[in-house]
Amino acid sequence: MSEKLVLVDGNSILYRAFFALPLLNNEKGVYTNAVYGFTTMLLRILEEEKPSHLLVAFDAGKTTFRHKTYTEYKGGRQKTPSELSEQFPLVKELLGAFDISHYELDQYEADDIIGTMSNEAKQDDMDVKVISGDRDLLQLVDKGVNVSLTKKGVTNIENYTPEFLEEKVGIRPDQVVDMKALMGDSSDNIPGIPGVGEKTAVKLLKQFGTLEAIYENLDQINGKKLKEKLENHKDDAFMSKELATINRESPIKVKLNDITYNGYKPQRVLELFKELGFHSLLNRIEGGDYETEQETNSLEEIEYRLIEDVKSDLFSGKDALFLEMLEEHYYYGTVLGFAVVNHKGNYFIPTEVALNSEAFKAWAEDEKQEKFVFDAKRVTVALKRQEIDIKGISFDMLLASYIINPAENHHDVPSISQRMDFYNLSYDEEVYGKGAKQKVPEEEVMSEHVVRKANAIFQLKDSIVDKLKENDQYHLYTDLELPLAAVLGEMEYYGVQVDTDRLNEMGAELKERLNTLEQEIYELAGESFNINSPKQLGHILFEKLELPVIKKTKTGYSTAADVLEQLKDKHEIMPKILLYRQLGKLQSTYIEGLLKVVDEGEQKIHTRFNQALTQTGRLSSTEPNLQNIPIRLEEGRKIRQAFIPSKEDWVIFAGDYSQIELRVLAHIAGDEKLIDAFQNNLDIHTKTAMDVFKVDDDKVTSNMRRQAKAVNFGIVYGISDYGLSQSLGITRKEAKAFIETYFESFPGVKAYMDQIVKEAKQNGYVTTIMNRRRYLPEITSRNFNRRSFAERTAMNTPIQGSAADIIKKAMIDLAARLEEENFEAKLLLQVHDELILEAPKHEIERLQQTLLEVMENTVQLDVPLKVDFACGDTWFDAK
DNA sequence: TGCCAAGATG
DNA sequence: CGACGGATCTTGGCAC
Repeated sequence: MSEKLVLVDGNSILYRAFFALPLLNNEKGVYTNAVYGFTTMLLRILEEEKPSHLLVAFDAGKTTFRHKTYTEYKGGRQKTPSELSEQFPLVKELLGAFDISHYELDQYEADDIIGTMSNEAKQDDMDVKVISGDRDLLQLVDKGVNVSLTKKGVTNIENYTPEFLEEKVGIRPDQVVDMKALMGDSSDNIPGIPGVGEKTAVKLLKQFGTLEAIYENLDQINGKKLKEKLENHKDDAFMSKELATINRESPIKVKLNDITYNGYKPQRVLELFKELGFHSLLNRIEGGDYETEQETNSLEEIEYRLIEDVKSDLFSGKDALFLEMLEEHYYYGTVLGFAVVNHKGNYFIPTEVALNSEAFKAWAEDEKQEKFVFDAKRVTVALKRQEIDIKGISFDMLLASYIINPAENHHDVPSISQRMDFYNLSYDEEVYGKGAKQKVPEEEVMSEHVVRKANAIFQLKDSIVDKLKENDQYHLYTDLELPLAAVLGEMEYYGVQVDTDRLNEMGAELKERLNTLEQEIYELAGESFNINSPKQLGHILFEKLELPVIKKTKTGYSTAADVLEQLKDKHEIMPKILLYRQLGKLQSTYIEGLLKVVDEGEQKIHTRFNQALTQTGRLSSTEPNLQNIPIRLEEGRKIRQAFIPSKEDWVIFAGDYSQIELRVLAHIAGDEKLIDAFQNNLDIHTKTAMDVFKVDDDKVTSNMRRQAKAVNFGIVYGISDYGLSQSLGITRKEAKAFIETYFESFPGVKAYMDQIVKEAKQNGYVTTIMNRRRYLPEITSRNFNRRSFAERTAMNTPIQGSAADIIKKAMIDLAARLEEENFEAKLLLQVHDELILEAPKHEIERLQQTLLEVMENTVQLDVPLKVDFACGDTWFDAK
């Protein structure tokens, strides 16, 4: 069996990983993104290469023998960021756990160690593979020596053999150093010949072979300038060559025998992974699953009583309650049981016991008895289904966790607990399995797990509340999100009536039109194919019909609507495809999709609002998403005809905030012109156009208004100049100029944008008017993309988030008013800036008044809030 | 099962 | 120098 040596350029891979991955940190706040990237790369090598010998080489210290040649070597390089340098010890720890050797040598770089080892191995006829992100290493490529360079990220690599190098770059491995001598390398501060880039270098080397040969034949060079430059920088070129050449005879002390690789002990690796928080990598380690089960069994014991008959003295007035249900959809799911934990003890109450108990119901409905739960809305809706109207929920671990940091991806009891340094429980996945394998284990295992979750809530409640208070977010939590959960729960439980006949009717009509279109498209294409497959469609359009390729995706031709739109006049088939797409979307997502989730009995849809997901504080809606029902195109808008009142002589009611985000912007930026515009109730897009184009209002063309609208849209949604250029079909430069003119016109907005970015850099987060927070660790990133994104987020989140705060408060206020004033009207949906209700006709006038009053006055800003209102027989008609 | 491209909304 | 694409949800296709 042939032996294989893998040599890893440790520094290079770590740098790559650090800049490729977002700044992750584990629960102790230690940055781990580079180590994480390094680990995924390492696992991949072990799996794919199965090396018999393995060494990771690192650079040593600041100076190398190259500095004697050139003191400026690697000069001007930015200092390694501390977020990265603190990860080096972790990597060495990681290598220790994997039993992998690493090596560094004073005065030498990782390259030299790798070059030397690779030479030795070559003499022993071993296969060698070098892993790095540094193109210099390509000089080592040879028969039996492959060099893999990271392309994008860390695990995406490109493998160079001598043939591939020739094909890709056009040079032999031994010419790599000559090339660098000519081109130089700004990152290593190697001068090279100014003005010579890759193309010229390759051309020269193809012609002459080596740097030396080039200088021997200078007279043959065509191009006076080039020749001059070569002559003037001869010394630089030769010095550069020397610097770029890897030393293949470094005085290293390791021998091949020292770096044989015999695998690792899973136990050690698993332990370290857990410590680092690499949970997603656990299952890639042999025995990873087994180990996690082990952990389940090794939890500290917990005692609890199985309740067979609920007595009211079980409760204490301050009880943690956990309702267990595996299904995501709590409106339809099965309740597996309840756990109650209080200062008296821990209890598990089986579903039937609880639901058949008067004492349980009485306790649940008693507002004075405080309950600490996880996901108040889930509990509320699931119990409503059982005719229990739970009251007195004073703590919701889910909402609290979301408020503390919406960026956390895992807001479940075990994850939250872990972040609070509380470990005495397992993950749901460990107890129930996941995916198709998910199942309910034996009763005792399940009940103990549920008790542990209630216990975690009970134990952690106080410190979580402290944390909220510390961040001045207790009001947001207790006066906004918690009461909102009850309002949303009521809305979800109540549901929206759907006219399924209407949907079926539309579906039948669509089906026919789609069939006809399909046939026509096949006819024009000359063959039948799957129009829904971008791959097949791309083949037909761009290969068979030879239409011009406008945009590509990673996997092939782009067939997105904006691309097809540009080809509309190029071929008869295009309008048909566009229409097919449009109607197909309506059919699959809105007709079929909605019909699938209509409750058979009552013909209602019960969407679920996710209250703890978005980074800005907005809600989202699932199964189905009722926040993206079509409206822009007439054809799609008709879907709304299927949303109807649930009772006769009732109507659908809609109230929407007009320009709430821009009003919020005017308020928080304190921009006088913007405030003035809203106080005078001007058309804001026209007003923007007037200011940006410097014309009177009667001179604003519809095109100017359209462009101004796009700029306003951009401000609200935080898009970049690139984004604006895309939406307006102009160049990035023009878009940038646009934005600048906008800022000149609204200096208050400009000042706010500058100030909020500064604030974000200082604090590490931004806040909304109700003190919702969003952390922006990447605001100090050295990566342009990351930093820019964070900056736009800093500007945008207070705007969008404050608007979200406002409508949430309006919902709570409105629900209270409806109840106090004995309205029959019911809230149905929230779509970011509008509220949808249903109401009996006789309430219309009174409701209109109340709705406007509540929505417009729920907060007082420096500009008025304006609400538009409409009602009709269906959602479609409420326009 | 999981990812991608596409398209719907504010 | 230029880099750079708002969020969330659902669908169908397709590779694994």
